[in-house]
Amino acid sequence: MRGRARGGRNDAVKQSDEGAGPAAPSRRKDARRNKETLLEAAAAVFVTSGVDAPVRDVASRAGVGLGTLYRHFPTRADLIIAVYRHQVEACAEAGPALLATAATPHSALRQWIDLFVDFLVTKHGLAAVLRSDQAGFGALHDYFLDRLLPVCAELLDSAVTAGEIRADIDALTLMRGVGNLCIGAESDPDYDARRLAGVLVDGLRRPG
Amino acid sequence: MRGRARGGRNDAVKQSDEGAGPAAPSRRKDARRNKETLLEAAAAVFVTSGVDAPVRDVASRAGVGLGTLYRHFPTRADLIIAVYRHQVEACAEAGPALLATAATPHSALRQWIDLFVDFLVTKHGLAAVLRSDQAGFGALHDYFLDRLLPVCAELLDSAVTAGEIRADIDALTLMRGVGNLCIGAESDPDYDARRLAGVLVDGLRRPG
Amino acid sequence: MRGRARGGRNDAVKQSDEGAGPAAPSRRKDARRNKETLLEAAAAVFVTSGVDAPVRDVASRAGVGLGTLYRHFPTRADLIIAVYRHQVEACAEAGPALLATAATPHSALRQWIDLFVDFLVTKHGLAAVLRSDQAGFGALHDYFLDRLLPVCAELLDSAVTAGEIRADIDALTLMRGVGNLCIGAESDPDYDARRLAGVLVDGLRRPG
Amino acid sequence: MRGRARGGRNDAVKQSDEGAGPAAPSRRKDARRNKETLLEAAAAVFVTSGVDAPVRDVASRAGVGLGTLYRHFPTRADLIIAVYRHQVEACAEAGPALLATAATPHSALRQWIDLFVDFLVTKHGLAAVLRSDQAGFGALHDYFLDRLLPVCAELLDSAVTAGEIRADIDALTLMRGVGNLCIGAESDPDYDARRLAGVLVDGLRRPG
DNA sequence: TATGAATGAGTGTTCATTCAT
DNA sequence: GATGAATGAACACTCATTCAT
Repeated sequence: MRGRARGGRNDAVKQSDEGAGPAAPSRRKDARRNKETLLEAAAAVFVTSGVDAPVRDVASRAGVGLGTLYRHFPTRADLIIAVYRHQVEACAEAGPALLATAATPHSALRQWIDLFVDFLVTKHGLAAVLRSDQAGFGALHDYFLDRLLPVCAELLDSAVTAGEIRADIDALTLMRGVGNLCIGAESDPDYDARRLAGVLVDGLRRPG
Repeated sequence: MRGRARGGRNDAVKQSDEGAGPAAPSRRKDARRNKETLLEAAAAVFVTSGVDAPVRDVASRAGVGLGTLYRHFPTRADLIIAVYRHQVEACAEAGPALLATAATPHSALRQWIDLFVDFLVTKHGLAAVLRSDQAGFGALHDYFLDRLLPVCAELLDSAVTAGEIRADIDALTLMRGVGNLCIGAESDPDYDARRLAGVLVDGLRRPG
Repeated sequence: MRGRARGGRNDAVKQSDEGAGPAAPSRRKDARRNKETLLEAAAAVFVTSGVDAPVRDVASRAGVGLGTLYRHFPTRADLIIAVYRHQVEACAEAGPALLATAATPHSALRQWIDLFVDFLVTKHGLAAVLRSDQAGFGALHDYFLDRLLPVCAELLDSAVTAGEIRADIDALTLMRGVGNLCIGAESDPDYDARRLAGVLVDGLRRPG
Repeated sequence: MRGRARGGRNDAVKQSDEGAGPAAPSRRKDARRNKETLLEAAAAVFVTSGVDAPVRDVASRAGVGLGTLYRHFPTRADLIIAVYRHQVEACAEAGPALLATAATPHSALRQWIDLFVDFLVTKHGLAAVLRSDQAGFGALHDYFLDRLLPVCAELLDSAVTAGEIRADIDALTLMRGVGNLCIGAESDPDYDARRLAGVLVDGLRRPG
């Protein structure tokens, strides 16, 4: 982590113009254009250098000024959120769907965790960001939790209710655990985060 | 500012000799004293700021010059190793002991992992250092692996041989997984790394 | 400490554009201003402490931040080049001119070497930088050679062709020799680098 | 150059126990032994890393403490002097001999300069040390001058008296010029310091 | 007398963030 | 609104020199 954050500002992040509601997209065409360019650039840079890449690299790749980047994304977390919003959204939506189609709630949970792992692992360094002590990433942390925690909780609850798994692991702990398991996975082919996550979910099963 | 650090909770770091054999402890009393002071200071700083704390902080807290620190511990990894050597050693030695006393190999593994988790969780930021891509921590990484990997492997093998657990998770993957699970645990009381590690080990059990 | 350096004797460094063509001078007035200030400060510091002076001194004297200096001149060599570009340029252009006006090629060479010596001697420590084994000065070394070597070579060739001088000294050797002769000349009034260089060029004459 | 010298102390260096007179060799056998060991170590280190090598390297190679080195050679210059005293001596003695045997004084001078160049070039970095502005090398500078300058002056004078060469270059200037010509020669096979020095001496010849 | 531990100023370099233009 | 120049704290690391042991 670079973590020289000298003043986090973890605003709410619900009001973006991208997600569900069309919450006031910028009136200026060029501004909207810039935002998209930035998102593409950030995505590219994140692939190459991870989500900890210097912000300047992103601005530079997008061909816009640093100030512009900061205007659109006051925080690195805001940028990461925006870049991965769609995929997070898809992951969130997959929860209920899996619950409806899978053989059992535990199976649904397992498949959903796979999705989650895939998402994290393919995003260089993103997993590390679920760590709570990370300064300046509050917004990102909140966003992840707000969106995915309920989904995970529902899957978990269903499995508990079905008597498939133990009840003493809450969704937050599970998600953070899986998140942690994914750290460093992208850079080491010998480390199989997905399998480990599977083992972890297996471990939730009732002993009996 | 120059006062000798009285060290908040630095137990068990008094003797600085190598693991086996009294490999040439410094002949000079003051040097030995300084090394101890540094170890205490480092332990204290690590508790406060994690193992990534600036080396200067450690030197400063120990009341010695930067050069002195570098003399005794050319690398940050060397410092960390020295600080935690005893505990790592204890953890390593506990492996065979548990194997001998526990009801089953899997039980031994479970208890050993608990030990390992406790060690990592109480050391602010140390867990993160098991990540392989961390530059400049080669010595530390190697030390951990050299010392603990065989222990873990033995426990794992025993459990596999006993038919208790699946065979497709190797010791390195397991250790890295557990290590990852511990990241950030010390700063968040709601995140129960120990329990998660337990779940993970449970997940190793044969499905049947 | 923060006051704008008023620059003791820094003439002729006002325009910072590339050699040929007005290669994109910064659009921002303050940036341009800063670059000039840095050039003046660097020139002043070079006079005082030589071209090996800490970069921090230059930034400090210019009253700008370290980052600003690094932005404009990523390498110390870049800074030196910028400071002396004009004079190097003048020296380079003088070669053909002298060849056209001097009585003989050897005379032209001699006068050109005088120019070269004057340039080096007035720049504290610059001569030492022609040494090839100097790490990190590649850019500077290349610049000098790219610009002045062909000029020297032409003068040399002309004199050889005219039968005035021996042919076994190549331009690079001569330039490095003269460069070396100039080392330390600025700080010792009793050491006459110019005269020595003259003797050297005299020594090139055909024995006959 | 390293040049962090924070307190030069250019004492006289005549009184060493090595040179001509047996000026009070140390009474203690082990001390004498240490001095020799240090000389050998220094010679070896100088070949490898040049005369600017960290003093600690020399002490370490000699297997003695730093303090011992400092006791015997309070200054780096003292060490260099001691290491090369014999060869300097030989060079000094060669002057009159050459004058007696060579065809002409100029020829003697030329041969002597060859000797001098050979000495400097084979000593990694030693040539650079003749520069006058080098802090902390006063003793070395003085020694060289005291011993070799008269020799060079005599050769020069003889040639002047014989009408062979111009009279406006004094011995000091010539020696420093040759010394400078040798800088960097050992590390670049393409740079022929010896030939250049020959050209320089040739250039001293009377124009007529 | 020998040792080598300790000192700490000095240097290059990076980057998040602000704000004048 | 957009730009990107400027800031400067932060950090690791080196080594000449001193002096307690």
